[in-house]
Amino acid sequence: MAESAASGVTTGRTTRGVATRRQLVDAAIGTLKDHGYAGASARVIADRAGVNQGLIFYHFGSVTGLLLAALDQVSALRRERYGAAVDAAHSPSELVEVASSIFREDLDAGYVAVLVAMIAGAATTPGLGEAVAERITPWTGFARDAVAGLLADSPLASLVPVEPLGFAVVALYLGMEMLTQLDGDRAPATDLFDQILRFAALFGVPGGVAAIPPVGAES
Amino acid sequence: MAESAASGVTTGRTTRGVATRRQLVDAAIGTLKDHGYAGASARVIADRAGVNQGLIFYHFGSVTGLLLAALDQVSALRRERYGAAVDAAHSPSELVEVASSIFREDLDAGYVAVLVAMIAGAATTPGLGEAVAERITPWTGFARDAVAGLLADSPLASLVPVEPLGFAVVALYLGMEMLTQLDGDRAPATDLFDQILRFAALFGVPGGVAAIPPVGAES
DNA sequence: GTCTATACTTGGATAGAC
DNA sequence: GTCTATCCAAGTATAGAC
Repeated sequence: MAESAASGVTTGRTTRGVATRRQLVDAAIGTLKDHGYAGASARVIADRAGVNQGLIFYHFGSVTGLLLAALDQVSALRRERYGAAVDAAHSPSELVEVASSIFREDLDAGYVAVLVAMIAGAATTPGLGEAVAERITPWTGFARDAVAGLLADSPLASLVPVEPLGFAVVALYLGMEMLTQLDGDRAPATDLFDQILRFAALFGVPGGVAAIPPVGAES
Repeated sequence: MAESAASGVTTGRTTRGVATRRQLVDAAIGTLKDHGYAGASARVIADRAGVNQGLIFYHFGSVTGLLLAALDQVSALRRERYGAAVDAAHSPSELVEVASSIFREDLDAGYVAVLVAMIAGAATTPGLGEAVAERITPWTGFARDAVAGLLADSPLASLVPVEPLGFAVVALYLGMEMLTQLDGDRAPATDLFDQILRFAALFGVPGGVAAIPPVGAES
């Protein structure tokens, strides 16, 4: 064994390498957020992480490899947050309110900016499109399921296919992020959420969605 | 006077320079479409145009200057097309059908891809955000007016503010373009348009929007 | 396994030729 | 006014040190 087996969680890798990888992933997220795909070069990211730029190629094979790792990190973080938030919402109105506050969070932290930058980068870098598409499919599925839960207690449920709605929700969310980031003005997005909230209130039934037993409930 | 005053439309500029500028703008549009913002370098564009890359800086000051000229060109082309199409649509259903076929056109020609690429590039290049934002404002206004025309004969007109809807339409359109371009699969977008079409049919009144006199009509 | 110094390529911009 | 040859900065990637 080598001398640095102190931390048992490093699975054959040294603690120092783990720290470096984490620093690089965090710096990549920050760089994608602040400077977009075209601004996310090995040198800029490594400077931000405070490490030698060659380490990107050692640890991730290429800049693209690191950027995909950053995207994975963001996806995991947000998946957890969105899932908990949707579970906590018990009516269409609450769901929209939760979506609105999460949208603000995403803007502040730049999470969706990372996704948008990677989609844009897919046009430039061969092979990146497929990799990013794989990572987006879960999101359209998530949105579809959230919409399905919303419609479950409505007569619309049997009339409206939810698959296109999941696609629409993700597309709208991405588009709003792009337009908002462009000039930094959140008012249009905020106003739109307000209107959607008014619309969602029409769906409100006493007790809300929570009153409806979920499909396959066990109690 | 110089010797090359043959063509009167060149306003002090030589016909050769005009041709070069046109070639560069066309090549910039094609490059943005095929390779995105990060792939739109002076050399790549100039090669595509078949001219020396230094000419970009002479004629447009910088790569960014050329890309903005390309965006202006695309905006002008599409403005004409969209305007004519919306004028020709006489019912909500027709409007959605027209939007659907225009969306396909945009995908084929890469017009919206240019816009998406420039918005993405705004995150990278200082000052570009404002310039692109200026060029997008007309589109949200256009979408807002189209939606207003759609609602003009409906009781919803006084209930739903159209400003957020214009924003939503543009955001949704951009998001759909991004997602569709990512994996080249048009089915989700097509399905969504089909659903919107079904929804729009609910708005249909005999005679359609065309039967309603526009605000401030003179006849 | 981890990291640094170095090699080589591509990109933006301009001085000066025509 | 138009264009080309050239300069230097920034980019990716790797050979070899530790």
